[in-house]
Amino acid sequence: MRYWLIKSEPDAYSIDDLARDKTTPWTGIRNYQARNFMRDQMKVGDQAFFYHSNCDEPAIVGITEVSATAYPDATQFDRKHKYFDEKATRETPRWLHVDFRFVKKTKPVTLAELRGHKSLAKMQLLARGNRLSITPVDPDAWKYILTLMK
DNA sequence: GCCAACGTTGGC
DNA sequence: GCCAACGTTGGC
Repeated sequence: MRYWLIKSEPDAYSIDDLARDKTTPWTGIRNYQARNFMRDQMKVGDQAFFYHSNCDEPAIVGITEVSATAYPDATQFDRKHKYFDEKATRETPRWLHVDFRFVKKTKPVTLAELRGHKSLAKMQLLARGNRLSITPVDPDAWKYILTLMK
């Protein structure tokens, strides 16, 4: 069982949206590294921090769990969809995604706060220039961040 | 709104 | 295979 951090812009899809929906297909990932994490490594039961990006106060705001392993992203086949990909076919889909289930909302742990903890300095989220929307979180960092939510 | 950092595309 | 140009991300 692994730990992850997934980013979402709250204007597009927030932790409250997930709380309402209970589970959601994580469609629209169009980055190979992020896709490969989902396709090759994510298992049902893996846990992930839900992070709000590109907003007033970037922060981890909740916890989610993988509820379905990777399957083809339907939006890549939809000619009218923003995420349509003309190079993808049903036989050889290019993009896949998992489903996430809502676990809980937490006290926000802001990006600024995360940066203040030396033991978290190696987190990929905090790496210079990081833009990846799905990053692994190592178990020690996971446990440490849980204590910051208390 | 700015801009640094990064990924992708496409000409050669 | 190289690399310039371009588009996107996301903090500030």
